[in-house]
Order: sequence, then structure tokens, then C-alpha cells
Amino acid sequence: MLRDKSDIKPTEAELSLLNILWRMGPATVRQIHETVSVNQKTGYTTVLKILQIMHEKALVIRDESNRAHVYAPANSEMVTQSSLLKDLVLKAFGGSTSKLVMRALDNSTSKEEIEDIRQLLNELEQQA
Amino acid sequence: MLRDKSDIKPTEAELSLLNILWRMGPATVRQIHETVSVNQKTGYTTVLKILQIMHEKALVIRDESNRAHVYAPANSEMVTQSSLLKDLVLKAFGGSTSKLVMRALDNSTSKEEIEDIRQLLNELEQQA
DNA sequence: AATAAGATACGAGTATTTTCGTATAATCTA
DNA sequence: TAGATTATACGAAAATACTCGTATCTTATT
Repeated sequence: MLRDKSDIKPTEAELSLLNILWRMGPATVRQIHETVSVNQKTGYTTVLKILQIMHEKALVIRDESNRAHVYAPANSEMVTQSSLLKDLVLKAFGGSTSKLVMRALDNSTSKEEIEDIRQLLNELEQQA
Repeated sequence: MLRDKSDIKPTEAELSLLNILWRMGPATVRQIHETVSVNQKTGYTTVLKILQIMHEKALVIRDESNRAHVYAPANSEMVTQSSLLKDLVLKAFGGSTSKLVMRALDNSTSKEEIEDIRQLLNELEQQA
């Protein structure tokens, strides 16, 4: 099945950079690298290269008007999360979203979380 | 973070074979290959090789008592699904399972599914 | 203006995953 | 039993992902 530009699945390294961008907002390679470096030891040019590849894949956009390019996610966190979930539903849950949801919920789910989800279910039902 | 033997993340090709095994039960390479071939065109030895690698990784067990080895999943579908979900929660949902669940639920969720999930929430609540 | 600092581009090495051809061994069949 | 069929094992090519050093260009500093 061919993949739409807007539906490319980010690799693990790419996803970790996207997470940083969603958290920080648009940022330069230097800023991103500094943030990455808090947890991992990764070379500056490694981060740069991955961002360049992500740009080719249209996973990020960049503003080149200044010397230090400013990168930003091409898609929102929400859209990307949905896309990753859709992929997992297909590949590991036989296409059934509710199976995934029910597997995700376990006895570590807090009372607050349960209530939040109930609320959402009510809203969904009213729309339908 | 080191990875426990029981917590190895299958690759895509590996996951597709696991899906077949969960569906079919224990099977020979030939049987598995035939099933794969319905949807993809993949060489017999490719399937064999992947199963051999999965055996090394302990993703499958195999019965070698007959000439044609019989492969079976090392872990249940449930355990593997939970493991994949845990991984996705960490890498794309900041560790929040309820965020994942709420993202997974959308207006394509049917009334029956909503009811099933409600039921599960009730059960979880009583346990807590 | 010369030098230093800091940026991108690019090539290439390494690791992992996926693919399959070929060698060899076991079993069936005529 | 000889030959065809059908297994596994193994090596290695191809595809993808990750890593980083070096070249080169731009900007800042003295």
C-alpha cells in the first residue's frame, strides 16, 4: 500500500525529535541538540542529519531565512499520535480500535483517568 | 535501558508472522509461508530465515522432533499487544495511557464498542 | 581584514532488518 | 536404491536507519 506524504511513519529517532519540537515549539538544531543531550549523548551533526532527513520526508518544515534554520513539526502531535495508533491497530490488533483500547486499560488505570474516559465516551455517543 | 528477554519488540516482519501464528496455532514454515503468500509475495526462505531469527530472539519456540519444524509464538497475543502498547505510550504519549486511549477513541467508534469499553471501566473501578 | 566561532551539507561507516540463492541433509517414490 | 522432492542452515546482498567526521560557507570579533 502506498503511503501518503502526510502519513509517513517516523522512525524512533525521528519521533524523539518530534517530541522535543512539540514541547519546545520551533527551534534551531542547536536548541534541539541541547535538549536531546540532557538524556542522551548524541553528536550535534547526528541531530542535524536526522532533521535534514525529516525535512526531505516532510516530517518537519523549516525556516531558512536566518543562518540557523528553524525547524517545526509538519504535523501536530495529535495527528501524528492518531497515525501511529492507526498503524498499531492494523498491525497488532487486527484493525480493531476497541480491542486496542481495552488492552491498554488495565488495573493501573486511576479513578481520574477512568472518569475522563467515561466522559469522552458520553460525548462520542451523543455525536453519533 | 536493558531489555528483558520477554520484552523484545518484534520488527514489522516478525509481527506479521506472529499474527499468523496466533491465528493458525503452531505451524510449519510451509504453512506459514502459504498464508503469508495470500497477501504478499515473499520467498519461502525469507520466511524461514525470519523464523530462525525469531527463534534466536526467543520470540517463537519450535518443535524440532519432526523434519519440518513446528513454530509457535513464545508469548501470547495479549502479552505482546500489551508490550507494544507500553512502548508506544512511552514514545508517543509521554507515558500517559489515558492520553493514548482518548486519542484512540474517535467518532468512528461504534455504539457497541462504546458499551464494551464502559463495561470494562466498571470492572476496573470495582477492582480498585 | 584576518581570524575564530558557528552554521549547513555531504559522504561514508556502522548497525539492523529484510531478502533470497545455494549448499546440504532428510524423506518420499518409482 | 536412485532420483526427485522438500526440509534446514548459512552466507551475503539490498534496503533502511543511525552516527559522525570533514569540508565549506556565513557571521561575529578583534
